[in-house]
Amino acid sequence: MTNRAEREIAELEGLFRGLAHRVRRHIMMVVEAGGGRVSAGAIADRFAHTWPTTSRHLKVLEVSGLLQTETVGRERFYSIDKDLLFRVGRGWFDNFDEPS
Amino acid sequence: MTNRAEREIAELEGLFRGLAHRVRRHIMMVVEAGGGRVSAGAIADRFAHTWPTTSRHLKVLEVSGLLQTETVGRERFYSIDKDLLFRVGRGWFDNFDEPS
DNA sequence: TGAATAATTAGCAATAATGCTAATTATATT
DNA sequence: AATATAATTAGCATTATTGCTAATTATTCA
Repeated sequence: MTNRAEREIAELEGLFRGLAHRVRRHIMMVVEAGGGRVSAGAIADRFAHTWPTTSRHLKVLEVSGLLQTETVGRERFYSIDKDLLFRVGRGWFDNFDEPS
Repeated sequence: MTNRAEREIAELEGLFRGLAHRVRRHIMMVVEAGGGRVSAGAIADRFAHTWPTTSRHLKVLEVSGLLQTETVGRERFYSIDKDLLFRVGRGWFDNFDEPS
């Protein structure tokens, strides 16, 4: 198998794992609604979970590639990798014929 | 919350749970490639897993709504619910702004 | 420097998911 | 009726995921 195909499979794997959990889908939307770049604390504030729990969900999304991070001082900002989201995530559905 | 919103959340939940596993995404593509209507046995043949394992994955996809079933004699045919797949699955990505 | 703030990491218990073998159900064939 | 075929269900062990509290790291502020 080509490296390219392997990478695509790994991307798919991470992406769908990331989106598999309700809270993580919600996090994605919180980041989107927050202007595309939101700190960990601002995200954690939106959830009833403890901060460490949200932090781990953020880590899953980061490892999956869906979120990118930038550290500024003691804050960490998360933003969405739109290329991955659309190309790999939404793109997966192109494997299926859409009835007209 | 409206019934409609609740149903949509439940649909999303099932759909992303269904697609979360590599084997189940593969099953979806086997059904698509098989002309849209494939028997449990023909699906199970494509996997190294035992038949009961594939059978359970099929059940998850059926419960999620992604696959519909029709029993004919002692065979069970699975087909894709394209409306759910595209409207709910691909449609979820519409929550995000796509950079141009 | 010392205290406060932002966030992650470590470690644990509870739950969910996966895959197997054995048993079962239901239908078809001889 | 007896056997074969198609498929699911039951039950179990293993692994993965989730959420918590406590501890830790790193940075800023007084």
